[in-house]
Amino acid sequence: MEHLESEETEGRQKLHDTRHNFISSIAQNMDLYGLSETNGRLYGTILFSDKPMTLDDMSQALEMSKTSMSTGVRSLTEAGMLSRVWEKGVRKDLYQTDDDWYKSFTSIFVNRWRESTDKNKNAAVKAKSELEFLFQITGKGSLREEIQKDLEILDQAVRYYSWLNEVINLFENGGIFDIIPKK
Amino acid sequence: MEHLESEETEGRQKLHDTRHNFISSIAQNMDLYGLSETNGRLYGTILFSDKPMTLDDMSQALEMSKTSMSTGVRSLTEAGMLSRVWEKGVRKDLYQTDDDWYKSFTSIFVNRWRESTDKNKNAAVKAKSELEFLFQITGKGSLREEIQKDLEILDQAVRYYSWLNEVINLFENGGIFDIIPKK
DNA sequence: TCGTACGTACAGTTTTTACCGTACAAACTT
DNA sequence: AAGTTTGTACGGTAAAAACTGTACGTACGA
Repeated sequence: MEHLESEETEGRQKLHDTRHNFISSIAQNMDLYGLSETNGRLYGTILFSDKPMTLDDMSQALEMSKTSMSTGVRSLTEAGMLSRVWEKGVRKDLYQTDDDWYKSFTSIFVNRWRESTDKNKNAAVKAKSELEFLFQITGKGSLREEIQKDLEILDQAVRYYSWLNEVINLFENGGIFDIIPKK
Repeated sequence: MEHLESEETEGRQKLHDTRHNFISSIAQNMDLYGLSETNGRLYGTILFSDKPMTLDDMSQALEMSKTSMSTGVRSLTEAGMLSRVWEKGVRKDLYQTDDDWYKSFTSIFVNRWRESTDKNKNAAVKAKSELEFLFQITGKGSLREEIQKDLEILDQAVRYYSWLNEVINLFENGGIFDIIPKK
């Protein structure tokens, strides 16, 4: 019996270690999604939790302050990686991960890229129109040529961002799954 | 004549400002590609330069130390955003941007995502095999159930990363352009 | 071969970010 | 309504990153 118990705790330790290693891996690569490694570890911890977690649970699990958990949870929630869940009789806020990775990771990807692409495209369009005006009122000369050259670059930029925008749409509306089906 | 000269410098100033604004925009969003804002500004500056730039040129343009330019240029070069170019009679190293944005940005995207996806997938596969072994030698009980549950999560992870891997391939081999043509 | 110019390694400094503890506001319990 | 409990804003601190100047190795030109 004694022996079995030790096997049990040993196995539990192994399970914990394995989890920990995997969580470390995804946490280290979470910067691709705009999340810090710590928040990645937080996400991983909640992902493997068998039940929704409170801030105190997280604080204990990661041995970090509750304040940090609070801000981390906010980031993850805003990114759409986490959602708050209700349980009657429980006063504390409970959080859990969405178990559809396609949805979670696609949405965070789309949000980030959409925002930056829009900004850049707008900046390019604005710059272009400014230079087009400047081009009009500039007499022949080296300046005029420089403007011309900048306009070509900006034109390319706008086209690139338009393309990128469509790529993002493909992910947002799920069209990507027609091309590369979920596994 | 005096008047025309002032118009010329005024126009040049306007051109400079417009450039600067656009460069700021793309620099601020360069973190999506794993580059710092400063390096983004560096990229933008070289992009709009009419000729290849030396480290001293960059240092002067950004009012930053040559050392920083050196490290920045290295990052950008490694990322495939910049290439060194030769010019006879010029001792200094010359750098210029590749003018194909599709190529530049796709390659940097692919490299980053490929690396992290591989790592995560390997970590998931490793964890899975460890837990499968653990599952074998574990008698019925709560631990066994937990392992089971983790295995399901890992299974989903592996499938997700496989899918993501194919998505990355789509960008790497240019298949994406069949679906969403360049503009 | 010597001298000069270029790029970068390295160490020190500044700036930014991450994290924590305290304190307080909101919400729940009794 | 008073007393708890919970989450977060805020200010301070520790850790990390960005940036700089110096100093040195390397390569080119005389």
